[in-house]
Amino acid sequence: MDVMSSTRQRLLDAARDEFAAHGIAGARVDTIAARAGVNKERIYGYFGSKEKLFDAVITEAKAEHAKGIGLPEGDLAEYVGRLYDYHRQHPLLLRLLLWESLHYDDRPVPDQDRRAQGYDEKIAALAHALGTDVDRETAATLFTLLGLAAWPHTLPQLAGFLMPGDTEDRHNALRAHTVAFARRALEHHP
Amino acid sequence: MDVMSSTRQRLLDAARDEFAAHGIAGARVDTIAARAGVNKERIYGYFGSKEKLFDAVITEAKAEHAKGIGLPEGDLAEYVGRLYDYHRQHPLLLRLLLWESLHYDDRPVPDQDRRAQGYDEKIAALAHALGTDVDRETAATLFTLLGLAAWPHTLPQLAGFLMPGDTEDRHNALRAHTVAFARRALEHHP
DNA sequence: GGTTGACAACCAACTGGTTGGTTGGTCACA
DNA sequence: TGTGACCAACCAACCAGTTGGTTGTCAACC
Repeated sequence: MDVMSSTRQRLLDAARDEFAAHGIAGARVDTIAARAGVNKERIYGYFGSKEKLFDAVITEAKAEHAKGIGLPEGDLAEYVGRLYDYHRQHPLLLRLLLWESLHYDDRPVPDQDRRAQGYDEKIAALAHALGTDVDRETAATLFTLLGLAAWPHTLPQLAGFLMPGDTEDRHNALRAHTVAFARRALEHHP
Repeated sequence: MDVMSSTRQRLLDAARDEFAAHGIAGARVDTIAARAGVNKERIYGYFGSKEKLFDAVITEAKAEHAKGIGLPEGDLAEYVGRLYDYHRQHPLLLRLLLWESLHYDDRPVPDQDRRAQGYDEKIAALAHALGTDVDRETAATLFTLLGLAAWPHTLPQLAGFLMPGDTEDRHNALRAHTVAFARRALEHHP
């Protein structure tokens, strides 16, 4: 338990766990308040609604994510490996993104502009590393690399089913396979 | 509206839409019954519970999916393209899989054995097309190819954000990019 | 220094609409 | 007459959000 953190931050922490576990519809505001050790009314005082609390959680998680992994530069295949490791060590972020994606479907997510910031920089760095222009093709490449790294954590049951056995072994194998796959595609980039 | 279909089947159809749209926790059994045009009690008579109805929906959707797209043979990059098109034309399946994956987290999904059937065949076909053995590496390759095709439909908002503009154009570009990416990785397979 | 008032953080208790699931019975048909 | 499909009405638990009030803090004022 956090010895000294603000009520607001404890709500955010508790909400992250609850939303990552059960999604927007499945999360219970009473549970969040109880786990934060504060009264439920504080959620509405600080955030306004369950859904706005979710948005605040996502925004925070994405900011941490952007800080946690750097830009795509140098060995791009290893960048994919770093992304893979990040998702392995911080599984909540991807779960939050998936809940959000399913929830908003093809409607734009709130806060889109503010969450944009990091990506221009990433596309530019990737274009530099590839020796290409900053164009749609490079954006598509970035998107695909993000997907390669995230996919094994997106449908882990399917992975566990196609590659039975110990979870740790499977992850090691999948990481190596994913990095090698990305390397082959990137090395022969036109 | 289906002019002649059994009550059970109409419940399954209505449930597929509802679950794909809102997930297990977000779906409403009253809505499902109303859209099927039957009494809610029928859900419990036929399926037993909301969650068992969800399982029935998923099982049916996966069976259709397996039938709808063939085996990975011939041009494997085009197999990825076919998968991409399938997800574009039948977006409900992937949404159902994602809801299920998030719901069961790392617990095994029910019915695992019965849903297994198709995959052995797919791995064997892929091994044959690649000229490799039926081993974990081939399973990992299949898993990655499935992911490449599914990823743009998994986080469509991120795609729309990285590649702004018309949805149709973006899909055409992403499909071509994904197929080309897969081709480069597969052509230089060790 | 002590009193007062304003304000923000917080909480226990409440509310009323919603929800998954059940019950008792009608109807058609064998 | 018995049986299975079906339904209207019901129910108790649940849930997001609200309300009225308590407490602690801090500054203004005498």
